[in-house]
Amino acid sequence: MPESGINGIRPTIRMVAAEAGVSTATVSYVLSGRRGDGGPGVSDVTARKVKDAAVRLGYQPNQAARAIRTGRTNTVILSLTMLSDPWSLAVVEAVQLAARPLGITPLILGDADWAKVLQSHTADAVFVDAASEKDWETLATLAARGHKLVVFDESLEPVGFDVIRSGSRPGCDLAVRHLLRGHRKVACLTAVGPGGFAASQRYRAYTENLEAAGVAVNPEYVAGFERGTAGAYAAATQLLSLPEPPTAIYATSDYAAVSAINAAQRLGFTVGGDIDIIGVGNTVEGEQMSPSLSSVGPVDFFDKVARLLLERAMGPDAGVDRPRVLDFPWQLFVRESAPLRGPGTMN
Amino acid sequence: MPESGINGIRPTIRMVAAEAGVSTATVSYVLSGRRGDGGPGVSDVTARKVKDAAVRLGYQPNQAARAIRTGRTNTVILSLTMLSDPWSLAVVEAVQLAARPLGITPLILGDADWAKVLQSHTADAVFVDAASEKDWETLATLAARGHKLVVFDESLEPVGFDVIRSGSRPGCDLAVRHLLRGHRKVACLTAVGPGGFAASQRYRAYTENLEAAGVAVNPEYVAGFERGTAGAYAAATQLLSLPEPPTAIYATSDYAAVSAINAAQRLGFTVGGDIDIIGVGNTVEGEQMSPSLSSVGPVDFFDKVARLLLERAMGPDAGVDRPRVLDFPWQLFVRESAPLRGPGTMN
DNA sequence: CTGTTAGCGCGTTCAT
DNA sequence: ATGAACGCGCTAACAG
Repeated sequence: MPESGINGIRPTIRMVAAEAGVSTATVSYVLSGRRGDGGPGVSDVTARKVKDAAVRLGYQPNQAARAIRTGRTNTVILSLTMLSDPWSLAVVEAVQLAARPLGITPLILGDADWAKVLQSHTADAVFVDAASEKDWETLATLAARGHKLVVFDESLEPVGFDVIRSGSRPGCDLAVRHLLRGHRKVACLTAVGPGGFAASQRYRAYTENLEAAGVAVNPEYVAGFERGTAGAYAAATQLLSLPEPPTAIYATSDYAAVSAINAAQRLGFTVGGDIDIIGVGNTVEGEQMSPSLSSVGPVDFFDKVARLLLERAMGPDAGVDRPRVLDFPWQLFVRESAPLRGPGTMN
Repeated sequence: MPESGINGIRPTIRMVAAEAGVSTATVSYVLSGRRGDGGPGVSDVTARKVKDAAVRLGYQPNQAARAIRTGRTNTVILSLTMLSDPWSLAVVEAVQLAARPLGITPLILGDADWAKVLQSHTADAVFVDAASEKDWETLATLAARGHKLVVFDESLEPVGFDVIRSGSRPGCDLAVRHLLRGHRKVACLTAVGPGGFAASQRYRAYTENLEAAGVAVNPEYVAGFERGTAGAYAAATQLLSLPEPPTAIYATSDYAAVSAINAAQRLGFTVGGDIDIIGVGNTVEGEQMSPSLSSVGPVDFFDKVARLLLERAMGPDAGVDRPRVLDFPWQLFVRESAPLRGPGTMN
């Protein structure tokens, strides 16, 4: 007999049945609120007895046992690689808000090993950010196994799982062109992953729009950084300390832009005056800071993500029949850090 | 038959047994690596057959079913109220690092409803931050039910669960006294909870040490704020915009201190020169920023927390027999934002 | 209409 | 190396 401690301590449905003087079936029907619907009716008197007994013993159904029968865990998993990113926190918040009234608990998986965890652990639906091409097969396999996945990726093709695309590329175009209206000395501040940043769509929006506008890309104005906020701050400082500093900075994420604003202010620049800074993602943090951050981002993104995830979680247990692709139109949010400028205002 | 989809799709131990031509018991022994130890011996040939079959079918044991028998989920839960706080992220990181080699998955609970979730969901151990007096009974009940809890709280008494105390008070004393060596115009920047901040030990370290040093507490120098980083930034800005601004700021958390540094720099102050700023918590973020943040904090905190949590998770299933109290000595970390000063340097 | 019996669905584990 | 029981909660089918 394993864990006699728990056994001796945690009340089971059988104990409740004994305490109430009824069968376990009756207890199950009463406590899962399913009497009348499909199952047999239970008199109010009996229901009372059962509920009282349950309270007296402090009974709570064992979710693991329930899951084995029903296939539901009342749980969704959020696999988030950059927990510190405001973007991740926004996802968490939106999902929590939507999940609570449904009795569903969002659990966050902090590292990126969703592939391993999902092999054995089970949730009613799973949100995966930062998937990439190479994960395609893994995702397809998991989906075929009955996992309901909602994957955030710009280019993945859905196969038994849903894909959410932020459509960031046109949005980034908006951001760069916004700066190009009034500037020619436009710098780019971007995070470098393991594979460099040349391939990133967010970076290419920079080079391609500059070229399209007849502005040569100055290598000195391209600042890649690693290691989060600190790195972004350092890279921005370096940009602004150039003999001929840029008059505008296109940051490929809001958090990089925030760091750039801090760096600029520290160096005595007036953001939105001497220097314009724009971000990507349109996070609340950027919106609330001072000066408020101009940015581009999808509209109503997080709520819709949460809605889709929970719809899947509550939906039929059979695999996702018609996988969906959610594509978000991006919009330019002009705020203080990079106001609207006429052509030739600065250069 | 519920969820025929999953049933039809996800291979079970019985399918593996059939495929390998052995019994489910044998499969179980082989795949859980328990042959020889307690379980019966299984020949290498059979073991091979089983493993091959498992791979062929892509079998993965169902954790829910396993949990129902063994009482273990190979999971720990981290209940963290302030997900955006660097402190929380440090906890996550330390636990992830320690858990991975043990085959344990840390799951993060983002909102504060651990009480509800733990009623039904089960984990091998649970870390709870931001508990308070009023949670004492809930915690004790959960512990009595067999939950293994590690609770972070300054004053809670352990009853069947472990308590981690950061012993922040003496640390805060160090911080305030550090500033008082060279300053008399010392301000306090602190978050206000629902119950105000007067009761907070971190705040009282401010008032009491000022009084002890014969410095009157100037109400104008006490800045409470709400709503995270943005609020801290605003409150710090207000402090520094006073007709007679303070020459030093004691922030009751590192993230407030970071905001204060940003605000000060924006206003043209030289941090560590015109104005000294010290934080509480000694986070990596503060250490890595520029100027580096002076702070006070416990030594080796996160690793030890992770160690205790996982020790409990791996430990016997019977409730925690001898609950432990982990008390961390705090230390002063003098860095650039508030260097060591002799008496009377500034006032 | 009310309640129970019996058996399901897992992986684990003890006798055989 | 195995059959069968076990732990849990759920639920179809049956009995009163």
